Amino acid sequence: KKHKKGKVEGAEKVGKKGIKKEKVLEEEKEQEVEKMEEEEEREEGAGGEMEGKDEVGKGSGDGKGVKEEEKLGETQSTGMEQEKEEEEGKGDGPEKEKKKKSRKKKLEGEEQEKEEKKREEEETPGKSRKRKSKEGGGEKNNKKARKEEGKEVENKWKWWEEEKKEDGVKWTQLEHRGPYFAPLYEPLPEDVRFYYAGKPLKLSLATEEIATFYAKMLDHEYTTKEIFQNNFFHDWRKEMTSEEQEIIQELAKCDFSEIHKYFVDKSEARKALPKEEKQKLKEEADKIQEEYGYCILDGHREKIGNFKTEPPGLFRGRGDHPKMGMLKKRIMPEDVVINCSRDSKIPEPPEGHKWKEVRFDNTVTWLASWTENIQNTLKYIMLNPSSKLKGEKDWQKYEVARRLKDVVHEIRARYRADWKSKEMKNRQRAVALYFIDKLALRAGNEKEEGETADTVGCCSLRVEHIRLHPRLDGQEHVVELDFLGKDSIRYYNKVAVEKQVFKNLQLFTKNKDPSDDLFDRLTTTFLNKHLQHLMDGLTAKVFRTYNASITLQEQLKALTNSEDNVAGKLLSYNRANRAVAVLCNHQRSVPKTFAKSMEILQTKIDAKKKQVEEAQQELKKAEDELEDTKDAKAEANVEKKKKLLKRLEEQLARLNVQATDKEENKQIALGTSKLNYLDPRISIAWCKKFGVPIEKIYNKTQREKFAWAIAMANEDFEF
DNA sequence: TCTTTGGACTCAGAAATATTTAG
DNA sequence: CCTAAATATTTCTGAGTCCAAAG
Repeated sequence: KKHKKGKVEGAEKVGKKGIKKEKVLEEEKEQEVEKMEEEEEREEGAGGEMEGKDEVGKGSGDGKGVKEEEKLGETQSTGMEQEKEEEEGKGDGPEKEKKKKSRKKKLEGEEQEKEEKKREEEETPGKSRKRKSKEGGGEKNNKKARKEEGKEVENKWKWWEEEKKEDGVKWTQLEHRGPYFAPLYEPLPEDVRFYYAGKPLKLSLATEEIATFYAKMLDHEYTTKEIFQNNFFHDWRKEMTSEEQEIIQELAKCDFSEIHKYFVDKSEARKALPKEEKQKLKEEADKIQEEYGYCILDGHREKIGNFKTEPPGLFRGRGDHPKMGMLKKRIMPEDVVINCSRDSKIPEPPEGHKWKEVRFDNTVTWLASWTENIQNTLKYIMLNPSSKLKGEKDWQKYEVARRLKDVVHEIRARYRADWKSKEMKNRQRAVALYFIDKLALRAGNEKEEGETADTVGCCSLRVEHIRLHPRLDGQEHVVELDFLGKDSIRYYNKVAVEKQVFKNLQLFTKNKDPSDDLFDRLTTTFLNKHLQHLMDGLTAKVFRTYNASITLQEQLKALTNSEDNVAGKLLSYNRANRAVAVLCNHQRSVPKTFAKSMEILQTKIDAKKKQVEEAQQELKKAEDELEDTKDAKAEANVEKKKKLLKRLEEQLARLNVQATDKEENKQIALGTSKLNYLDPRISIAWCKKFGVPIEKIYNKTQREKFAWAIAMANEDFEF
């Protein structure tokens, strides 16, 4: 079923003949390899090779990969140990003192945040303050809330200061309430009707529910797609009564518009609800969150990431997904496996129901799981990123990436050498690894054909995804890559590669169809096995983490100007972040209101410019007057005007920065790299070094996720 | 022994919702 | 000061990676 590599696929399709054919091909290839080698030797003799001079990254001008030369002197200890060393390196005394110190730091941090807020209030007089007073009696509540928040911070579990558990065991105590189930279907009011072939038709409850799923999506592009419509209609009909099946034969004759309107109106009504009603709704939600949103893990209360089961609906695949529109069934307690500790209070299934299973597996981190009916895969309820279990793993991930830093040069030398390997397999591996390293491509596992959208990563690239240009725009050996990656996001890049890589690619594409695998002898398993052998814990994805983080560090170093004000520094940070997002190809659709809001911003800038000019003139006038009169009043006036001018100029500068940032950010999503690829300690060290409050970089949620890093990184941290 | 399948976890952008800012 | 629009944050769940057990 899987999209097999060329060899196997051939065998499957044409049987023995195919295998024979393959073998011939293989021999041919081997011969070619040898031929190429001869050529290469000749060229090398002529001194035409670029050996050694072309470090990865240089050619592309993306500035990564080259700079962190020869850090081999650093300790080779394991990550965690290294961390400890760093902590101790700060000159902290015994354990207790260390703890005290970090708590103190926390407090300082909070104060800083308050300061921050104050400053902001001053900058924009009366705005945020007003909001607060508007809440009237809320003032007290507000204070209380803040106090509580502070207390919570105090109580936060500093798991990074504790000993690590033995390998494989994830917890000793786990207690929770089980998932919160999606609300049951509420039938439509009598006056909201479905029409078939122009006539109203009363649907059975189950049929009606599924109809609402489609109706709700009516103004979404999905419902215009044929696959979506077909899948939906097929699944819908399966759930109909036989009478309904008899009548409802064509989707085109179905009229969901009244149902659609009902839901649109409903959501608008909800939006227009009076304040108190909204407040009540929110309180109810908070209560559920409070009850189901947390668990106890090893004596600590930890937030759960997704404590609700996914409601039924229509499957929304990304890109050209063959299963889009299929019915996603309602999850019942009978589908759910509960995982908790033996001695804990085992969660109660909803009235009249039973769990599928209750197990006590402390080698996994999930609290509950069920099998989803579209792809027949497991879904889990797991902890929030702020939890120990996630945080520790995250930390570990960055430590692995840091270890790669120590050996990456050897690895690069190795794969460069392998570009000339006699074995086709190894050659392909070496070229693929080069792409993974230089372009930060994903590994590219094989996928089941017809089960998912047709997307690829490095190892699954096909011949049709690359074009080879011996010369292009004044550059030699240019590879043009164009393919759909994860989430069907297009990757498009023209990149100059080394001659040897280019020649190999020519070899790999020779005598192949466009739809054949570029790396037909390569699988991610084979690649990762090799990587594991080069460094403990090394896999393809580590390169993405490593290159992302090292790029951030280098870009920050290159772009930050300590003379800049905070806004200017933040622009630099965003640019560094952006460089990483570009490298990782993290994209977003251009916001709908982008052009408009850009225009508005420009108008504002123009207006501000005018104000600045006026202020300049007024200042001059005031100075002239002072010249004449030389009295104290005139002098005060000059001072006043000076101040005004300065303020306006600052405001203008800020607007300009904002505009630049916005334009550059148009199509780029910064969030993913920030949350998943950039070692937070780099950012925190940068903040400390340049006096930028951490809150400017990380919002509350992000600070919770990276609490470990905030606690342990000082300004000297080096990735 | 090798491949396939199942399982568990990270990472991904869109959509929903909350908050802030502008008019 | 109020409302609406813009922006920031949070939620949601699909889509990958990688490992190990099963076949």
